[in-house]
Amino acid sequence: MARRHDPERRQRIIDAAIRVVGEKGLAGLSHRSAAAEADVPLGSTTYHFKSLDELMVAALRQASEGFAKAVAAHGALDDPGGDLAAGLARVLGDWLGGDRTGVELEYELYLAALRRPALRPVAAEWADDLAERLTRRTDPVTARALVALADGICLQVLLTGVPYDEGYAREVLGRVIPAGRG
Amino acid sequence: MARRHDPERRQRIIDAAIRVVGEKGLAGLSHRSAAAEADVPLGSTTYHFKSLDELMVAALRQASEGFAKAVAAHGALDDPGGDLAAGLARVLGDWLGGDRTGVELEYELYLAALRRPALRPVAAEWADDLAERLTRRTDPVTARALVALADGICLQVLLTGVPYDEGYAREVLGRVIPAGRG
DNA sequence: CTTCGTTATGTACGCTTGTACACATGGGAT
DNA sequence: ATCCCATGTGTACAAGCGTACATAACGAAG
Repeated sequence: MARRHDPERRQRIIDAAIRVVGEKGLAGLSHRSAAAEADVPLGSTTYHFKSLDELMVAALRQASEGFAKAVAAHGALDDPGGDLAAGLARVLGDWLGGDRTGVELEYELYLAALRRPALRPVAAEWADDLAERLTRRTDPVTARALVALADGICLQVLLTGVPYDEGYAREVLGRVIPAGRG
Repeated sequence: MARRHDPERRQRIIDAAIRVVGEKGLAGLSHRSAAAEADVPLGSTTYHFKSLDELMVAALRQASEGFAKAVAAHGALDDPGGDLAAGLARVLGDWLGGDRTGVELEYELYLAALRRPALRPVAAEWADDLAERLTRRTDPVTARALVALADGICLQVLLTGVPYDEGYAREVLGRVIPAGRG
């Protein structure tokens, strides 16, 4: 069952696809562009991913896991005694403050689920993961609202170009959390 | 300066473009598809809109104005004595409860601004219009937060397929509004 | 009536795309 | 050693794309 020639071929194609989306946008992703970026022949991408949707699902899943790991590694949400709103605002700040192409990439894949049902379960997973993580610190309804508000804040920053304001985020996120539950 | 033959040609192309996006998604919009839908020759769309971005801007602006008018006509946000959170939750419910393709269309155009700078001012206008309308009933910070949260809630509904819960929306929207300001 | 510029139209070019398919290759099973 | 099949490769095709451009129609201005 061992792979013959290039055991990491599939993974390299996914990595290349993510780079392509980051550089040229989702519209720039094709079997050919991914193949070129991964330095493999066209037939290789069509063999491993029969449709573009398949490739997008793999890319979104990987990006999603990357974000989840980043959140987990951050630790700002783990301190049971800390300010939950402040922690979440900090996480968003670090995420939005870093390399913007990464954020755009992940949001673009995330939002692509609007029109591509195949991506929807992965997008839902992403939101659920964050909500579940927040549920350790507050109730499920509040957790879901925090995810929604965080999504909306990120969207405003990305769509309007207004710089991220961590103080504002902390303030309004805090309002969503019932007294004594954050 | 009067138009010669078909004075509403340009407008018909915009309407057709909106229908195309509604049916086939933004990726399905092209000079040709819009021309076919509007029943005009290809050259006509390229004449009135030199680039696809121009056509998208016109379509997004029109969709945005349509939404703004719907909100204005709804009236649930106008009653100075009413519950602001409940009114906003009701508006979202009516919007999401109606023809889903219209909602998807407007969100798709809205989110396309993520990668198309040309659309960004229009997207920002849209959000600002709603925020301004809310500012008549509360302070600007709260208004912006309400828009963000509403965006996030709509996103969750559209991306995960979870049905819209007006009671939940009203509850969490209410939390964002400081006591005595809604 | 003639002239002129805007509007409208049809066609053609070069490019990219998804897809299909025939062929090579090489390791694991027999 | 031989066969088999998952894996890898190259090429070709039809369709759709943006764009350019030559030409036609037509109202207004002179």
